[in-house]
Amino acid sequence: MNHPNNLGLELHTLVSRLERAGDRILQAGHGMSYRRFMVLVTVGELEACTQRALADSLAVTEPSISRMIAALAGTGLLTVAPDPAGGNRRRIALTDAGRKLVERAGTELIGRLTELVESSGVPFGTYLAYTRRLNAALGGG
Amino acid sequence: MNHPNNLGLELHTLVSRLERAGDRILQAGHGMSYRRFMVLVTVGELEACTQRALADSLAVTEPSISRMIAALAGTGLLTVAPDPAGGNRRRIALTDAGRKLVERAGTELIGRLTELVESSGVPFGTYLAYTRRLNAALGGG
DNA sequence: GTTCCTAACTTGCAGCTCTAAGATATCCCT
DNA sequence: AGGGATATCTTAGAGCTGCAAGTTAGGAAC
Repeated sequence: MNHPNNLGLELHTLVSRLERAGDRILQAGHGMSYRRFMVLVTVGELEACTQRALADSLAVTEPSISRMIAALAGTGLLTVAPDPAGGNRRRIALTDAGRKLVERAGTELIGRLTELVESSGVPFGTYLAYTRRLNAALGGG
Repeated sequence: MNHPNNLGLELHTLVSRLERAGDRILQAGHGMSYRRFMVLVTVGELEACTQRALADSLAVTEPSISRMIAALAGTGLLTVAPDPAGGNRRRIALTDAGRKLVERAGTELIGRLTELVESSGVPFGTYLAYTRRLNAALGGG
């Protein structure tokens, strides 16, 4: 379970554990996968956005977002419409139900994670800042 | 691209970027995916192990390892044999070719990652230690 | 107004993951 | 021996991802 000096492996392991834990909470409480919920959260942060903007913000590809939006479109949590600004774009936005879900489940998830981190003795703010800086260094401004 | 307070999302983004970068390096240089290479690395760390031990060490499930081993079995990089200790087990070990690959590509990958981290101003040792501690807190001793 | 270009979106294919359920091999107990 | 219990490995089905290639809508150049 110990991977000497292998930060990449340590990080991957950590993230898959976090996502599995998040998945269990969301599936049990709201019948939704962690990844789909993250899409909702990001739509909420960006207010009204295109799929392209979503893909950039989540650091996934356009095809991936395209499929996620297709899967989420029928749930009543977000709306998809041609962008009034023109072009071959969809305008994605949360419905009221979506906003409520994001707020409720989002604060719960973040709360639990923050708690876990603090209880492990790792300073949350520092770790978050480091992670952000690494992300930026990897081309993700 | 900024997810306020959402450490989970930042971490996922960071990891997927790291793995995509690693994938490109390994695909170009050795025709191998990042995930498969991580299996090889872990087999190397564990010396001679069962699939179960591999799954634990990589924090993935048995079926996942089962398929990876099946895919890697024909490459000549590792050997699969019934465990002499008995039981329904396979004994997995690196071949000489596998050991060489792990050593060459492994040091290259770790070197590049370390460089990237240091150049971003994040202290490698501290970040690795924090990540390990979080991993342990999530049940992964 | 036709042609080309660009940006966003979609489809096809393959890799890796999970959960759930089935198969296999050994040990223990009677 | 014969009959569980237990641990490991495998198979089946579905979700998310990426890359490559195809489609669609608008703008620019001539």
